[in-house]
Amino acid sequence: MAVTLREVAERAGVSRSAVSRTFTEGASVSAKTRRLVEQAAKDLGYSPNALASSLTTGRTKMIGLISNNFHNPIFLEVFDLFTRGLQDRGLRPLLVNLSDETDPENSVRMLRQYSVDGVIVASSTLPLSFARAFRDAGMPVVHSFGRHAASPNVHVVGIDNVACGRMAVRALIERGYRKIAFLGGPEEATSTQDRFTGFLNEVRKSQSVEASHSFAEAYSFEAGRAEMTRLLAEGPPVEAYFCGDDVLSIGVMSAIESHQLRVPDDIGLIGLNDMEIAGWQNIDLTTIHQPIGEIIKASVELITTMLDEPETRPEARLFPCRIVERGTLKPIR
Amino acid sequence: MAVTLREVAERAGVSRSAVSRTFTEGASVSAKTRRLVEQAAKDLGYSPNALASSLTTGRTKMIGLISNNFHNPIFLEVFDLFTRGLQDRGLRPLLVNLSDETDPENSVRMLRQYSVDGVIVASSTLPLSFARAFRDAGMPVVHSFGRHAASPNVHVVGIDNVACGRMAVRALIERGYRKIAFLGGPEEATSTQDRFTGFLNEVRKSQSVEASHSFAEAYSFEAGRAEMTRLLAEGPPVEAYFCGDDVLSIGVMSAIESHQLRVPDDIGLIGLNDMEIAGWQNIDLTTIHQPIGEIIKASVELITTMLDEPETRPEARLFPCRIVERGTLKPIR
DNA sequence: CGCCGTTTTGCAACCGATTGCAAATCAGCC
DNA sequence: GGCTGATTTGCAATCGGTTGCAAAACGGCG
Repeated sequence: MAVTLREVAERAGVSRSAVSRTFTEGASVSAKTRRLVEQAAKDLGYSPNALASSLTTGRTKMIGLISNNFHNPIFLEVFDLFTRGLQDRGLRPLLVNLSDETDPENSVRMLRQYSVDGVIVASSTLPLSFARAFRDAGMPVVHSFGRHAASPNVHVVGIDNVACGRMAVRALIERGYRKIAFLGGPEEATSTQDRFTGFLNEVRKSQSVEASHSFAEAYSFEAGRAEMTRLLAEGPPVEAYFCGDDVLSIGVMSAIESHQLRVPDDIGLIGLNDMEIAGWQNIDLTTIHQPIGEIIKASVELITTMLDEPETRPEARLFPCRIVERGTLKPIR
Repeated sequence: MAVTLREVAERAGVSRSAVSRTFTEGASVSAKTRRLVEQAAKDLGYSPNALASSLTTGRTKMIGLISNNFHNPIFLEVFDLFTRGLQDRGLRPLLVNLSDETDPENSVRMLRQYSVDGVIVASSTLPLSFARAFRDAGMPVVHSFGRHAASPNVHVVGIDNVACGRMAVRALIERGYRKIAFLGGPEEATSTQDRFTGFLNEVRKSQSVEASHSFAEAYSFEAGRAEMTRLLAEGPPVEAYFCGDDVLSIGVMSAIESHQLRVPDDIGLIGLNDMEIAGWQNIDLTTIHQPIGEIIKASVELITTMLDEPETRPEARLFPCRIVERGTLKPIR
């Protein structure tokens, strides 16, 4: 079915090496043979088999794109940007869905079998053991949306979740809220833990603030709604909630409204992510913007440099977040 | 870095063929050598290189997963289900983002280079020329969410959009609406065209109904909001709108609310897809449910059977849709 | 024209596997 | 133990490319 190197060589009347060389950057071919080969290749509709060449070159130009996050709408944008970013550099994403995988070894084996050149782990909820396992298997790894660490063992790109936690508290205080709460995502997610840490740090700085906290079971609408419903049943709500994520916030918002209370008049709400939906006029969620475009740009950049220099020492690139003022908090006094 | 067949063979004290055979289903190996090989493989942490073997077997077990739809939240679920479905059958999705690609030839070349075993085109807006180009290049193709045709030239899995158009009109009539409109997605999308066809068919059946139509520029919130804003500026709205898609509907809904009108009291709204967000209590969109789980299951099934019998004749599998009653239409009288 | 230094070329080995074929081994039976 | 037929094994070719190396061709110069 497919046209091979050999056929092109025969038609062009040159050796197979000559053909191979015309298709490899910077190889030594005369203008004449190049012309000959290109003509023959065009006639036959030839394009080199990337996998066959990977055998000798050791590069497949495939990158494992790994995630377990197929429910948060923001990840659609993440996949969009990643696939484009990789494609623009001639790389191909091999998508791996780790939603119900618990053993890193399985994934390692699979990625080995397909000899990907590198791995991007795009998740804030996947255990660190995955990224580490890939690195230990000798693959270049970038963990996007991962946890910041003083001396990370793989490249990490993301935001400073602790700083975000602090930022949220300051935003609430500035707007006059004094009884506030952290309503986080799953307690075992590092992003939740870090945001909570920042939240607590900042709360402790001011005596006048009264803080409480709880956790939803997932970063999802239903989990947010369920948790807020539970809180409302338990007793009177606080003045404002910092939610672990936008989609969680919207679930919380819906629980509040179902309870005949109003946002922001009765309860203030601030989310995190600034996903597209947060800006929809009928949602209009005040939130902390996470610069996913930059995060992904940096991730792709890091993975490509690692392809050339696999031994670069792991670094953490964190991008600043900012508050996006919308309609779920009262204005600054 | 990676362990190869040869090393395992040496350690086990057998030939390379023996090793290869222990890892291929149904090959002839004695229990003794199998034990030997398996032990050696385990010691060395060997797993066969899928790409190398693809050279001789002609199968990579990679499937091109192709889409240009990275903005509609429903596609996150689509990717989730596809990746799982493929993984469960030992296939690997190579994700291709065609968002700003217009020439099928580029994609064909790329998929050829990576010798994917088959291609799933997951899009309702991609021109038919893409699926056809892949087929002409000799790859098994399934077009999911594609257009129904009497004699399709590739497998098509999806819904009957014409029937959906009719269903929407009947739903509106049943609920007492008489002045209705179709507010479609991009006019060049086959899904839009078919839904509109169905809409018109059904409208023509009853004299008492007065219908109009217009098209948004994309299946997106902003496009829906913009189009509805334009309509409201132009003159009085009709009683109810059938929107081409849920996210479009939500944009429309927000425009209506921004105009101090209420849904469903002033204007009725019915969408299509039944994406998760449509069920959120603060959206609560009445819509036509598209069974994407079944569509994807059938798509994966079709592509796997095509791997064994590439010559099966193209068929169209269409799944029935149903109306999901929520809060944006008045109840049946 | 002959010499010398560069470029270009083809040969052949190799990347990591699979597989047809013939030789070797095994099991069963007399 | 020797014969026969069935299993198992290894050899070697192959899949579609790349690449080091030596030979061939080229270009410039005296």
